[in-house]
Amino acid sequence: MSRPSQAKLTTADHNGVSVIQSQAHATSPSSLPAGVAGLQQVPQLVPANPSAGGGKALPPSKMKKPHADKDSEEYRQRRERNNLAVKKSRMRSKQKAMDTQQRVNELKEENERLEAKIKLLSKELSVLKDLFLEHAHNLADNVQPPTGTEGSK
Amino acid sequence: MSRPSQAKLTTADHNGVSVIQSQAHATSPSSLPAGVAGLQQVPQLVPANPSAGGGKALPPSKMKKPHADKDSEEYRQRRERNNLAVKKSRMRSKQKAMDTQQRVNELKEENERLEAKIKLLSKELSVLKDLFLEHAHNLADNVQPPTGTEGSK
DNA sequence: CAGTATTGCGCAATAT
DNA sequence: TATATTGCGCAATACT
Repeated sequence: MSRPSQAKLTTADHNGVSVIQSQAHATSPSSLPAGVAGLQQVPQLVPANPSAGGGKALPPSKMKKPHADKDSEEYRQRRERNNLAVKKSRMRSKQKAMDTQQRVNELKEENERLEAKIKLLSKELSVLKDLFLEHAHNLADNVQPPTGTEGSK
Repeated sequence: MSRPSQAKLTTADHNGVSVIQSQAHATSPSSLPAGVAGLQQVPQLVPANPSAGGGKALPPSKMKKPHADKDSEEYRQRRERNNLAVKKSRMRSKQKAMDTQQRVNELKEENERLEAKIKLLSKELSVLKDLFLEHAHNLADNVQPPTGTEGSK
């Protein structure tokens, strides 16, 4: 008794089938492939939060304009638009995520490239420095170069 | 037939919802802003894809076992669990996205660091090479040093 | 067959 | 007012 009984709706006409995976419509304006099984979520009442407020008791008058006339054509239209917007937004979100991931990969590669370069440069530098030191020694050590390339070290 | 306007379902008794799913609180659902409105989506018919098996035509008999007894306690329980799983999954997803983004930032920094280092090393190398060349020139220019002891080589 | 994880989807509140 | 985002629940399905 606590749980709202449900409408059974005999869904006899399912037509069948269809597509199961509806994705990639992207640009289809209005018109969901009727196939996808008419998923429909219905009730959703707004919470109306009665008590509270400064104590304003609002009688059942139609003061507000909670556009929620389930049956309204207007409503249905807004819903549809929002649904499209939602899809779009989510698609973007996912795309962005993928792009970011890709960026990570690219940056990683770039990094490796740079590290390799650093390694190379370091090596070159090292060699050059050694050569330089050797020369310096030669110059300082011997004003008279002996017979070898080696001084006395 | 443009749209599945068949969604008539007479939203017959929407009952007042009131407590809405009370038992729901499993782990920590309390974060819902009290006002968030008890959202409830209901109907959702299953597409039921008859064709199957070896092409058997199954009459509308109750052969299936689509565990979907809205009123069932079992059902409610499964739903609740799935909802938790969904939340968890989505949380992870978001976290992952953020981590990836962060990684991009870190890699970018690292990149700059490496590039700077490369620049530095290049500079050093350049200087050293110049010095080297200078020396080479000196040596080449005066093949005859002061004492001229340099004979051959 | 059962349980969790993912994913697409629609609703509604809210942000822009 | 319209679109964009976001949290949420449902159900189908992938995965264990």
